Parts: sequence; structure tokens; C-alpha cells
Amino acid sequence: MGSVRIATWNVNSAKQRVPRLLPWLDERRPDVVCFQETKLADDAFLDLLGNELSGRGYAVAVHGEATWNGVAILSRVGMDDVVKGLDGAPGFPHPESRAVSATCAGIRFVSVYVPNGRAPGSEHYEYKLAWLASLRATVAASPEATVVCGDMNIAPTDDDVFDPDAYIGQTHVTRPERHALAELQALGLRDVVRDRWPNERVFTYWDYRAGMFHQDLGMRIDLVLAGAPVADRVRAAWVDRHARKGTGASDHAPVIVDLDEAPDGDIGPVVPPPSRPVVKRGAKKLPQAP
DNA sequence: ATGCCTGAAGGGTTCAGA
Repeated sequence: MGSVRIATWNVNSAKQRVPRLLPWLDERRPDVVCFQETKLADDAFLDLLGNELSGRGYAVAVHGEATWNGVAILSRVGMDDVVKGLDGAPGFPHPESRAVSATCAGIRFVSVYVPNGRAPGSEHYEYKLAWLASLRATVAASPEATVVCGDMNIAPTDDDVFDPDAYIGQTHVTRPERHALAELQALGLRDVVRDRWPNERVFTYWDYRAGMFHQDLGMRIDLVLAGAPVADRVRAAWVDRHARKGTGASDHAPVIVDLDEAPDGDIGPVVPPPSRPVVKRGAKKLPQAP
């Protein structure tokens, strides 16, 4: 298998995103794409996008429901062993469409939309932690060959939010959530965007309100977590901020990761991307109501 | 004013999102 471009994007409604989503596929031409928050039942997703995607050479795995949640994987480098959901995952109270897995180009992909958690200590927060435990148990079967892509709804560190003080007492930054993420990564999964840009200000989500994107007041909660054999092949890893601009954008930007050819191929020495200056982190306060 | 936008469902308003 040659070089592979993988991407993950919380589209915040596939139906609303069609005018942005199809041009984005044509512009970035990813080989494997994980979507979250499709907000469509499987038949509705395929009715809406099936022909457009198959025309672009993509096989599709969907696991959705009307109104909320919904995940998908697109691949034009093969798709086998599709599994919807996670074994033993808790519901709220019923199971929700928050994970789908497939093997593409010899890599096990899991597209995840982790529960939000709403408020620390709430039932939804406990659900989030239990769901993360079931994700870890699923990945633990073969972490080396796995890439977990998606909206983790956790900022791994204080460097992943625009102002840590603004998030005190909020979900996404609490110790139990970060611990659950660390336990998942302890299986051997590497955060390939942070590994590539250890000192940069990198966000993937910006609230729609109050010009948060324009001021770059966001969070990094959409992650690509890769086992070592895949992480070692990363040539580029970046956030496609262009997709967050303009009208009709999702509140999340895609994350794009390019992998070099697998070691059993032969494309010669790897050239690292040029280094960029470190950007000083902002310490702006959350805009307040008048 | 934990809802300054956005999306969805269902109905002329509410809930959820992070």
C-alpha cells in the first residue's frame, strides 16, 4: 500500500454540510475519512451521499440515527470488517451511534464521537467515562494496528484550550476525563498532531458564537490517535482551518494526516516538513455579556 | 445568559452542543 491521507471531521450534520463537504473531498482528496455528528440514520445518509461518494471511489461504513450523533468511515483504499458500535458500550439509556470501525489499507480505523458529558458529576458525565472505558477495552484487542479518529470531547492538556481559566469546572478538561484519555493512549496510541506540533497553538473546534473562530479562541478536541506502526509513518499532520471559514461551516475543522508508504514498500528517505515559528499562546478572556 | 450560534423536531418553542 502506498502513501495514505487520512482525515477526521465532525461535520455537525451531514445534511447541512453537503455544500462544504463534497468540495472539501474534491480539494483534499483524503483516502480514508472519519466523520462524526452526521445526524442521519444509515439509509438517509446513503440516500443523501451514497451516489456522490461511490462516484468518487469511496466505500462507506455508516452507523447513525436521526437527529443526534452518527459516525461514518469513507475509504477508497479498501474496507473490510465493518463493526458498528463498541462491544459492551453503555447507553444513555439506550445505545447511541457513536462508533464505527473498519479495516482500510491494513489499518484498523475507529471513528468515534465521545459523549459530551454536559456537566461534571452528572449522569451524562458518568456515561462519558463509562463509554471511554468501553472504547479502551475495544482498542486493547490490537492497539498496534489501530487508529482512533474523532471527536474525543476532551482537551488533552491545558495547552489545548484557549484559556484554561475559562474552563475551570467545565467538562472536557477535568482530571477523570483526561485520565480516561491517557489510559486509552497508554495502550500505545500517539496523538500525532501534538507530536508534530509540540509547541503550537492548535485548535480543532471553535464555538459559533461571538467571533470565537475569528479570534482563534478554541479547543483541540478532535484527535488522531495512532499505534506506533502507523504513527511512525506520519509525514504531515495538520488542522484544515480553511474548512472552518466562511458560510455554512461546521464548528469543527477537519484534521488531516498523511502517512508515508508502509515499510514493506519503498519510497526512499522521509523528508520532514519545514519547521515553523512557535506562536505565543493567547491568554484572552472569554467574551462576556454586556 | 451555561446559550452571544447552529441544527433538529415539531409546531409558533424547546433541547442539545462544548
